Amino acid sequence: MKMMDIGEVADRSGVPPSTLRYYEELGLIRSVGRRGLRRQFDADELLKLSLIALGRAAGFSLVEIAAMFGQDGQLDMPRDELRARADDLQRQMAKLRVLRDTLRHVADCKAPSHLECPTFRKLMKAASRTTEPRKLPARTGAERRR
Amino acid sequence: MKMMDIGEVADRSGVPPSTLRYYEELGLIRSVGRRGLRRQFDADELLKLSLIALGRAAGFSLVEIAAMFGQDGQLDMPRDELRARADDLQRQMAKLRVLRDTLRHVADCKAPSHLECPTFRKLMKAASRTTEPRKLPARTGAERRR
DNA sequence: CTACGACTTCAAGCCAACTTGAGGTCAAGC
DNA sequence: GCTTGACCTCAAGTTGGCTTGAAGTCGTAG
Repeated sequence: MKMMDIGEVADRSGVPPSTLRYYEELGLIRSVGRRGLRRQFDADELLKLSLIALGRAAGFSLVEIAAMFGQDGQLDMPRDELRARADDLQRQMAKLRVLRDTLRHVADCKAPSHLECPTFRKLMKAASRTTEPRKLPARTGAERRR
Repeated sequence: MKMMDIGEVADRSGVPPSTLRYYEELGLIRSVGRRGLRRQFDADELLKLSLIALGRAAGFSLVEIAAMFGQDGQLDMPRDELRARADDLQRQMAKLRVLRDTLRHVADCKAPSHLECPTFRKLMKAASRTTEPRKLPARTGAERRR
C-alpha cells in the first residue's frame, strides 16, 4: 500500500504538518508507522481529514470530533446520537439561512434605517427564535449562568 | 425611552454581563449612558446581540462582526461585500448539509465498514470538494504555508 | 438611613487550537 | 561519503474569546 510522508499529506489535504502532528497527538488521525523518523500515513487519513474539516466547519471541537471516531478509526457513535447531531446541524443551517437572507436583504433594501424596515425586523425576530435560549424565569440572583 | 441595566440585557439575551462588557469594549454594542455607575442599554442592543450571535454561529470572528456594523451601529458594508458574505454562508451551508447527510447515512447504513460503502465514499468526495482549497501546484519548498 | 446586592474597574487567568524555535536525525542525490 | 532539506521532539508562545477575583460604588427596599 502506498504510504505518504507528512509533507505529502499536508499538500494533498491543505492541513499544515504542525497541525497534522498535533491531530495525531490528540488521536484524531493515525500514522501507520515510520520510515526512519518519518511518520507514514496511508490514504485513508485524507478522507478522515475531510471529515475533520467538515466537523470543524460545523462548529464541533476537536475533542468532540475525536469522540465520533471509535478507536478503530471508523465513524462510531450510537445511532440516536448520530441523528441528534444531524438535527443540531439542521438547526445550525437554519441560523445560517437567516443570516444569509438578512445580509442579502440588507444589500438590497432601500429603507433609510434597517430598524424601520419590516422585512429586517421579521428576519431579526426569526433570528432571536433560533439563537436565544431565553432563560428568563427566575431573576433573583447575582450575575448568574457560569 | 426605556433603558435597561446590564443584568436585564443579560437575562433577555442570554449573554452574560461579563461578555456584554467585553463586547462593549470591542465596540460591538453600545451603552447609551450611565445611571450612577451603571451602564444603560436601550432595546436596540438586543437586536444587535441576536445578529452577533448569528454571526458567531456562522463562524465570523468578533472583529469581523464589528466590521459589519458602521460606527452608527447599523449594519453597514458595501453591497457587494454583503453579497459575497452571503455567498460564503451558502457554501458553509453546503458543508453542513454534507455532514448532516453523512451522519444520517452512517446512522442508517448496514455496511460493515463505511470505507467500503459507496454512498459514504460519494459523500466524502462531496466533502473534499467543499473543504479542500487544494493548493497542490508547486511542491518544492520546506514546510510551507505559514 | 442603612444594608444589600447589583453594579463598577482592572488585571490576571483560562481554554482551545495551533504555531514557532531550537536543536537534532536521517534518506537520497550528487 | 557528504550535503541538503524534509522530517523529528519538546517546550514555549500566540490568538481569540471570554471568565474570575479583588476591591470599590451606588440605588433602592425596608
